Amino acid sequence: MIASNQRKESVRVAAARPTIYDVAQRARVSPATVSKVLRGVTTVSPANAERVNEAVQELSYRRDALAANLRRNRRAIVGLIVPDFRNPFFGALVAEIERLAEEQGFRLVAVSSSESAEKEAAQIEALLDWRVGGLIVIPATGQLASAARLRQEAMPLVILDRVPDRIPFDGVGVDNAEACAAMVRHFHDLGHRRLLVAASLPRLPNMAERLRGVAEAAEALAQPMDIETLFCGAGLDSASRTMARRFAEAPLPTAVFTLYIQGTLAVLRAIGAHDLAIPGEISIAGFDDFEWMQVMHPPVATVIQPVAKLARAAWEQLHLRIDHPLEPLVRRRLSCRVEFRGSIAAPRPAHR
Amino acid sequence: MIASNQRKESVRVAAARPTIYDVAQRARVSPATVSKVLRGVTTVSPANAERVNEAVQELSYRRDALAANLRRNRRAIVGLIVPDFRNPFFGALVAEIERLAEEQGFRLVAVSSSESAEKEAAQIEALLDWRVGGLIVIPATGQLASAARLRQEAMPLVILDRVPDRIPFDGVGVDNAEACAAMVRHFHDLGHRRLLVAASLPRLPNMAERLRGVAEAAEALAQPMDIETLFCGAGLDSASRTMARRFAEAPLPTAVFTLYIQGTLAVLRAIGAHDLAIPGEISIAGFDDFEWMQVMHPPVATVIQPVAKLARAAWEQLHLRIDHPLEPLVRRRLSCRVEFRGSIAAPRPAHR
DNA sequence: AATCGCCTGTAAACCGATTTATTTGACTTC
DNA sequence: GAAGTCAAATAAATCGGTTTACAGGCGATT
Repeated sequence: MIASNQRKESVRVAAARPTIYDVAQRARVSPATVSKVLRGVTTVSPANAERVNEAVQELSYRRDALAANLRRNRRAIVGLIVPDFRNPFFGALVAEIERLAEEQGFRLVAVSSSESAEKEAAQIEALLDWRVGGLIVIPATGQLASAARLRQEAMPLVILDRVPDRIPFDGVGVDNAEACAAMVRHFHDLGHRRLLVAASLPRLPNMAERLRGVAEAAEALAQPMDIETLFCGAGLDSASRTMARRFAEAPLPTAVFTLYIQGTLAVLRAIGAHDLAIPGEISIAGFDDFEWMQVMHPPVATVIQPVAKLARAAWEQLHLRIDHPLEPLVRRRLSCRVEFRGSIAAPRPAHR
Repeated sequence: MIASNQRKESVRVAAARPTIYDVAQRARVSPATVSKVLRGVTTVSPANAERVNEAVQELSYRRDALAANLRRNRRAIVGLIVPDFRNPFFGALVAEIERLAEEQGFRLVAVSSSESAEKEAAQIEALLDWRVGGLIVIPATGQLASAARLRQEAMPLVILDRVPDRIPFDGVGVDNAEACAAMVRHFHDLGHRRLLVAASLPRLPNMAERLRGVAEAAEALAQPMDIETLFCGAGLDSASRTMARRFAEAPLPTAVFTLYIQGTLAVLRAIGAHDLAIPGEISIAGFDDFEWMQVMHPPVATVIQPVAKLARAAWEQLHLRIDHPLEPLVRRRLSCRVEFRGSIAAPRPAHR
């Protein structure tokens, strides 16, 4: 009946998984018909479809997800490259995108670049080897070194969070400039005139945007404000060192706005070391909302990125791009919520 | 020359990736020889190996990782199931295991169970569909519902972190009881006589062990100690509610030992709400080391799990199990470092 | 009744590698 | 010089599905 590819039942061990050939045999149809039923192709008689479904049940057959995609040159896998799994902001993105991808029958393979461009390139190569159907990348640097390679492979790709200005891929991020501007205006309106802004690295697009937002807001303020920008590096160690050095000098700012999590941790450490009162002697605000910020005493004001919406926007854009490779590029910017908490207050008159 | 499986060059588009057939043709050898060279099999003449490597270079050929594993029924993929990507403790485990697996030529597919046994079972089924070569699971509950299914598939599996007592799989975790006992003794020796211990759910094996460590230490103390155990649930919301309820009642403990991160956050929130001084009015200690704990003022004492060592132990055990399915089961317990920080002090005399 | 088109169903090719079984050829040995 | 040995090379089968191309059956149209 079934000539080629036929299994020799004699050598099958009990534990081996059934294949479509087993299902076909049991349902007394051809493997091609089984395949059709499994893929939901309608050109199958109801009677046959029924028998196939029964056989699937009885054998508790499950399709080999990889073999099923072998013949097309793109698999139902999407890759996600994050800079660091230990950052809960990225963790939340991973969790959310995984959920969404799964709903559409895609498997998410999340890998990390460890904030290194070389590792990122290697991960991209590895994912290309797995013939992923698409990629979501939070670039380690502003430039995405493998851009040319990815275009050559015509790989559907969405850049998330750190979206460079000119790059021929879809991008999803937040309105960094707007959020930071709002925070600066708030400091100004409370009477702060000396603000320290801590960024990680100027080459990260989102950092650049946040700094731009700070600068633009500063120019439009009613009263002039002295804004000092400090680049503290990506890691907590370097951020702590840089911040400690700054806090050893006078004059101290009346407020600090840290544009990334390690900066926020570093400034808290420095403030602790100098035994300054928050917000009495110094006000602080951070970026991204972590649970511990709300249990601090006082709670730390921050810019809250809409994580779930970011994840959804990135996934939907990728899904669209996979189905329609030739549509024009899309840039999406979601807006943040700026939450003013107890860590911000008017500066003491003495400090004015 | 090559009869079956031969590509028709005419229909090849430029962007398509080269296959071993392309490499074979260019190197003027058979695809089987190319395969041998790629896998490092030595029964190839140096001259041929050289030509194959050249051809690989010239075509910039990369092997299809999935197709390469198609013929064996286990792929060079290992799955990792974590309860929650947003917890940096799990995030660090993911990052570390990914790195180790990659070194050995395995791809890690990390997925989350969202702390739900049903989701966990579904994820396990999905990973089985991908014919993963092995699994590392941090179970959502104490029981690992799919245990029978996994044994039936003879799936190499290592249980990590939350290791049940009797389960027929390898297990890697920390010495929870010992670490907790040390912390309890420390509280005792400082003079604390009323300790609140906050756990998430009694059914989690690691929680049970931690509680057992607390109880055993308590019995062996020189002076009797009043130990109150509070189950606060897994999420931050439920933990906060339960903790707030407890703090509304007298008498308050002189010290709190929280056995999981959400508990620590919850107790910090409750202490903030009641405006208690740490460690003046109440001492606290937590479990797991997060960066923010050290920048708190005072820094939060905690039990530090050796994350990197845990990851390495789990990976090495899995790798071993993949190669030797029949070796006897292994249980590994790594010891924690108990770090006494500024959040612990002797209780005020009035509270004694 | 013959022709046409449509709908089902299936054999066989295919995806890109690995693996088995066989062939080839160089080199010994008698 | 024939037979035997061994290593290297390769044709073909294989993994588990999808897809193509075609065959057969049926009803509608002429």
